[in-house]
Amino acid sequence: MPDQSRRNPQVHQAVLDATWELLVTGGWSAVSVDAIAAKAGVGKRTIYRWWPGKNAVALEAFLARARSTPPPGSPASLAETLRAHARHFVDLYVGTRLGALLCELLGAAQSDPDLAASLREHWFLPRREPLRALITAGDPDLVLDLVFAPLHYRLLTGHAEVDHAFADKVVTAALLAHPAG
Amino acid sequence: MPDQSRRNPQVHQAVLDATWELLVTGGWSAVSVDAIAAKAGVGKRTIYRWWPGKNAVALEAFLARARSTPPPGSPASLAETLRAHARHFVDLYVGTRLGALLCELLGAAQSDPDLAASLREHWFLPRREPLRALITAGDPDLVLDLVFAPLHYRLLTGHAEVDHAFADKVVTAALLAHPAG
Amino acid sequence: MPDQSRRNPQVHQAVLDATWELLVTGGWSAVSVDAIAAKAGVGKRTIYRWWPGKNAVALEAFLARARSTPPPGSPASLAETLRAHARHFVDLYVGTRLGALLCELLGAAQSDPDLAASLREHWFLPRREPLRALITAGDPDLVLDLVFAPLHYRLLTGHAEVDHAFADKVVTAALLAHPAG
Amino acid sequence: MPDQSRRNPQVHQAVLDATWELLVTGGWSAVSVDAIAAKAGVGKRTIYRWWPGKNAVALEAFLARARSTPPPGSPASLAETLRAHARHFVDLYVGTRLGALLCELLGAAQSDPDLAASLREHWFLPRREPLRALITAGDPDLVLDLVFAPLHYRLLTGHAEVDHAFADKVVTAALLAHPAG
DNA sequence: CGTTAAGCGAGACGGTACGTCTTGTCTTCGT
DNA sequence: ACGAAGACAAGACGTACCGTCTCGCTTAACG
Repeated sequence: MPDQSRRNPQVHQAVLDATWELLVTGGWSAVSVDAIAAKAGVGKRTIYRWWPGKNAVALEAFLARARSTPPPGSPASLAETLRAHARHFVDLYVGTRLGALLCELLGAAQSDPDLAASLREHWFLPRREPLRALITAGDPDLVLDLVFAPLHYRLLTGHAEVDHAFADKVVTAALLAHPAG
Repeated sequence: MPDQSRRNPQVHQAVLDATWELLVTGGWSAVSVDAIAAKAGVGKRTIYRWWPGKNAVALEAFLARARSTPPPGSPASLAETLRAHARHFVDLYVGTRLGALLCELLGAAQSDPDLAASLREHWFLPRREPLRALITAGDPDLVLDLVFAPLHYRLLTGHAEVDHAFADKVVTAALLAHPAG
Repeated sequence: MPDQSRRNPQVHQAVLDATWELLVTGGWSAVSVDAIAAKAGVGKRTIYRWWPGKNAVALEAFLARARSTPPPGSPASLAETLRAHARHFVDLYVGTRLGALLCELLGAAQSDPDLAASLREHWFLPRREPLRALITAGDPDLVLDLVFAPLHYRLLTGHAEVDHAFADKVVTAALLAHPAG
Repeated sequence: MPDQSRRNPQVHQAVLDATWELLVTGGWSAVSVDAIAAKAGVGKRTIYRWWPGKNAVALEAFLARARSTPPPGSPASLAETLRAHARHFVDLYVGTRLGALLCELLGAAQSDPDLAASLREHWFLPRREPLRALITAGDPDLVLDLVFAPLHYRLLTGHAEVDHAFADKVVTAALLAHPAG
């Protein structure tokens, strides 16, 4: 494993930018290690030195964009907080490149256990944990899944609309399953 | 577009069987049009004549297995029916080849709109519609998603257990969102 | 082998015409059994019933055109006759579809012994024999090759012009090798 | 167009060797880019990077063998030199793999203008030019064709023997067309 | 201050899969 | 029974991408 301290940050960023650019321009199918290297003006070797493959690069490009917009905290009440998060999810991921990329990553993760683990560790868990801490009664994981599963499910399958109204409904329903709700 | 009536049913079946065999043996990554053709003793041209690509073949192989085991109808009560379907989902798809394949297909569908549409049309909708008809009050789609989204979500992300207990919990929670529940 | 008497002459002709048409339109590379069958409105099976393959069809199409223009006999003198034949060769085969086809057939014959034999039997020998009979002294085959080999050679390799002047020169040179010349 | 200096000479040689091996073992019909790549332990892409197709590879394999045996120079007299070259041609190409390959290449060149040009440039012309320079009177091209056309013609059509006696005869005849002969 | 080890751009390489093409056989119909 | 239509097995074609590798060049750390 190479020495992190000698890493060229410009190269790092150029790779992520090129990946994002390719995603925006041509979708997931336009993303290949060759294409990223060419667009970033970088040797393929350099990419494979720092990432295991294009899935990992794409995940990092996704996280960089997703992380830059943290959900607005609202400690007032659990209901308010969940509703804010659910609506925020809708705004960020429905009908956007970011949402499509999330779906693609989740799709790619089905045949790439490392990507699946990274996705859980760096995306799902960090978003669940703060909310989980707010749910003191009942089954926190159940409540969170009742909120976020329907949003992701519709995003992935496209079988129905995902909008603020739907977000509100799933939050309401989830809270019914919460003893304190 | 070739004439369906001239299709050789043995070839049709051999392709689906070979695809399934490859899936069981080596997982999704072992499935390629070349491999299917070789294992089925079939020309690649024949596969491309009847299917647009390997995704479509795999979908049909999946549907053939999934269709052969219809969920047990239980018209007694909505709660009973939903619980039966949810538990049936767990039995069939959690920790099984069929479940892994469903995830792979959903994953592949993220970059293959045709596959996505076929999946909706031939798998999701046929399973939703009968249940939807039973839900006469409130928002049927919401209730169904509250049941099935968490099951699929956990299957896809693997962030938590999916078992009968969880199935029961999501059914119970979903019914709370149902006026008649 | 099927019964020749039951053969449909219209089909026979349609195949030859379609082959020639393809040759004229798109060159040798446009000729395939599928294309011939489609253009002739004929089943592939029918073609394979009466010919061993596309080379044989093309040979017959070639012979039909080549045969329809027999060289003008000139029994006056050997020199006159050879010159007439050589010039006739130039007129018919240099820079024409017929000449290109002859080259293609000779080319294909290098990997198709049956075609090579047919070409010898139905094209080369019938053209040599009448002339051979006129050469009563010396080595008739040598004289004929001294005339026709340079013409074919230049046609095949394209390394120099083939015109009436060249035809005359090779005839003159060949006759020097003829005792009676 | 790739950088010649970065070419791996071992790969270059392995491809030519594999091609020759296939030719010797199974004839021209056994030569395919797939087969060459497999036998040489080389990716197909590598072959297509350096050659336009299998014809070009086969030509180079042919030239490598043909070049390794230059005709013996004999500056004594034109007659001696031509006779030596003609007999040399017979020895090398009549009844040998090399001769069969030359015929195949000439055949393939009929539908491949690039191959035809390469064949002229790298094989026919280099063999003609030195001899051409020796023929100071008359029409050098005519004399050369009177010698080499009959040899090639019989090799291609197989309608008669090609041996030393025939080689001597065509040389004798050709020199009769030479003013200084 | 020079050496040396690494990062890096570039891209050749072996390999796998893709989707298309052609060949020659076989099957299904219609007539 | 012949013929049209075309499905079929086989396999070659030329391309794309993957992940490894080998070149030189630059650049940072260390002697």
